[in-house]
Amino acid sequence: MNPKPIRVRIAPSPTGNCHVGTARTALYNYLFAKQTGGTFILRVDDTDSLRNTLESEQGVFEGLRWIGLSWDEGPDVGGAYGPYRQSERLGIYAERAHELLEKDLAYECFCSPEDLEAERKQQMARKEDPHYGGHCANLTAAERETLRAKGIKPSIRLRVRPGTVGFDDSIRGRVEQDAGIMGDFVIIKSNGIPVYNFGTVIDEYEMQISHVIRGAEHISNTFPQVLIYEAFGWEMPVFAHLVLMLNPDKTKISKRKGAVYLGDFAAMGYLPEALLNFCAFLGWTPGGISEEILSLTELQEMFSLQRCTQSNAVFDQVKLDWMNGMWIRRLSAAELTSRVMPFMIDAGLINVPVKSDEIRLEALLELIHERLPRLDEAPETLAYFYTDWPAEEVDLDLLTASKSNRTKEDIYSVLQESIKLLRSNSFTAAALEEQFKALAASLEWKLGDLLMPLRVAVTNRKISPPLFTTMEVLGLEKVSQRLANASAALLGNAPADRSGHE
RNA sequence: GGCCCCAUAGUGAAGCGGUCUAACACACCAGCCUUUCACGCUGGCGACACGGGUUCGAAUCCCGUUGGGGUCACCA
Repeated sequence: MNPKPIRVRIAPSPTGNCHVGTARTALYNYLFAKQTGGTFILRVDDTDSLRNTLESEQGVFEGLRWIGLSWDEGPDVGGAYGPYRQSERLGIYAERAHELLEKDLAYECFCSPEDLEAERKQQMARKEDPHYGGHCANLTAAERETLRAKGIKPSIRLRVRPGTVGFDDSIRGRVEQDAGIMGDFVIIKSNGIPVYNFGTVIDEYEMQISHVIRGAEHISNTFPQVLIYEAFGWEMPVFAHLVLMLNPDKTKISKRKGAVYLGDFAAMGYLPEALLNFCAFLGWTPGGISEEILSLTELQEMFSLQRCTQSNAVFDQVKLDWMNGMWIRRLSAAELTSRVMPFMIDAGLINVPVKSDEIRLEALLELIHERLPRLDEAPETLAYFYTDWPAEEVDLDLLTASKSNRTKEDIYSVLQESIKLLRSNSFTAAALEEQFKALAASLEWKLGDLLMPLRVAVTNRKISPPLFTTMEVLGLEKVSQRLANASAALLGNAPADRSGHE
């Protein structure tokens, strides 16, 4: 027999932003679908924000696209099982609820919020589990009419059967609970809008979803959902509940404790490829030893629900940084340049980029390509190529902090010596290296001792890309100016020259 | 608190009753490489939550305890 076609879905609320948790869940659904030749569906769960759905869903869509996921059916691309926004399916839910009403598997409830609240309080006071006691469970048609005539809009509740509710989770195995503790729950609110659990079940059924792959926070929602499937006599989809992503303090990942929206990660200079790769490993593992840097297509081949893990996973940004660096190194020079450009513009280092800006940036990035963990660090790291600084800002401590205890005078004279050297030959990294090595030898200094003050003079920091290539990219004039600037700074209250900057 | 889920080093995890004096990756430490940093390489640190069972044998199975998490609405 041929199994049902694989159809999976992601059902985000239109919050305006795409949450990493949503992205991770979407990823797993996507991988599962692609791997099995199935269909990946995007459905918008917008029953509580009927107003601004359209704009708010865009943020979610953009996030998913940014990270590289696309869907086969959805509100924007259409499909045979639409509409794909719950707000456009209200009629379907109402119809289904009426089926239940007719079969007496559900009933109308006229209790007011106040009544319910009072009942709940009493139960709590008696230390009972709060749940609906069934006040309206057996109203006659006449009684309902009277209530309705008073203008009271009823909600609709499902008659919950006694016994055990359960399902087989393909990640966790059998999960069960006593149905009695929930009470007859609402499926349609008095305003006619379905409650989440009801809308979800109807949609899974109508859209013929075969596997419901979602976060573990939905485990407890599954019990009432199972009851709804049963009431209709529908076959249930396969459930798979993914482990939660946690803050470092082990609480459920949250905005206050770190980045959670895809836009935040983008702004921090994370590559979508890296974030995707990282998320794939939070809750799933290929097993055994293997490469951890994997692309979407590679993940597609390896993924399996069976290898999803069962315990919640802390989102470790340090490892994300490492992975991001790995992905940055895989970028071509041109690709890196175009991804870094927005950060340069943001930082004000480049205005409206013209071709020459791109060429120069690409040359600069070549120097730091291997040492860049995040794109957003590029402007800071490259700043000294773009901006000069006055003598007062030269970091004298750095300049004179040699391991071999050179004096200020030593440093000064070496700087002077170096300035002379610069003009003597061709200004290439190779030539410079040769000259400075010779200088160090003649001075009987270790090369490192010579290069550190030069590095500080040229970049005003103690860490930089290899000095000679840095000098070459900077050019003779700039380098000379900066050495002069540093010399001036060394002379103490030295005046001022305007040689070091424009 | 009730219900549900989970429990291997700081973090992600391999392990599916013997091959475990327990992989691998990130982090951390040391060394090598090296003009600084980074990369790379080598080595190190560091874990089966606890207690009972079952078994010839348990990280692996069962029970309890403890701990962590999720969820308890006419929110989604």
